[in-house]
Amino acid sequence: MTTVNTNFGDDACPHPDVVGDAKRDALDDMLALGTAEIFRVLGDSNRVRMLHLLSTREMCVCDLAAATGIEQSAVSHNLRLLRSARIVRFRREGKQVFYTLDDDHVAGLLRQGIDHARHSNPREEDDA
Amino acid sequence: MTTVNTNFGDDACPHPDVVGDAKRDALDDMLALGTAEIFRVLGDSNRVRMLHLLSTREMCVCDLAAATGIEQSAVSHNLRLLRSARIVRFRREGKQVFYTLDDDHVAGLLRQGIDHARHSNPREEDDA
DNA sequence: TGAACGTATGAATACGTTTTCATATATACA
DNA sequence: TGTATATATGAAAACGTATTCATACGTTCA
Repeated sequence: MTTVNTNFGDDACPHPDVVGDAKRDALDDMLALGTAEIFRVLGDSNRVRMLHLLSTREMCVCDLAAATGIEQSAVSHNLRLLRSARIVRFRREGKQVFYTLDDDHVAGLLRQGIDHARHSNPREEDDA
Repeated sequence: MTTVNTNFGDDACPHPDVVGDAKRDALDDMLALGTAEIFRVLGDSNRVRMLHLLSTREMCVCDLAAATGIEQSAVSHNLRLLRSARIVRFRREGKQVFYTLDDDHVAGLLRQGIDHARHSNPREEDDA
């Protein structure tokens, strides 16, 4: 039989060299997961709005809710996520808890993301 | 009666000045959505791995699948998402379609995201 | 034209996330 | 201690996303 497989070993696809190089350069799995994780945290418009505010001022939970129009409960849930990703700091003062964005790296990412959105074509996904 | 509401108008929360400032500085809704959108696209480890490879070389779909171990169909679906977000370019050559990361802004974001993941505490979220 | 290959896509399933509601916890103060 | 206020949280509901399977489409070549 020997069907017309003139070339490469088991690689069905025609570029074993590219595949080889790529495998060598590939991101470590844990690193890819960690990278996706930080982006996933930033990938929600409510969190973007909250973090944008928290990047330039300290705010308590109810101020955040009032300023953004997001329900207090949702704000709290989102802050918990941000806390567990270690990108906000918080301190209690009496009944209130004040939060700030506490990761310069993330602040930079956020700025760049906003900048990207600002300068990118508003028709972002209607030609799927 | 007049319950103990010694202070501010309708703002239940104690910092109307902060809330006012924050409202003024708040991100426009469309901008927040667009920002979250780009992060959401980057917030998946398979797409991170694909984009990392595509940021330094051109690859066809089946090479991508072979190099990453992601199913061809899943690769294709993800590429469609990346295409609709306009962050990859593609060209057909015969039966094959070659893709590249085609947005320096996004390449920068990706690099920063990877960098963040690399230098950040591996225990990212077990103290929720 | 038909077979083979590479890629794309609809639909179903499985899974994860966000929001809301109700309520718990923490603090302050009378 | 009891009440009011600020925040947190579990659980359900609502919603979105990823993966897989089957198959369609587009291209090449015999």
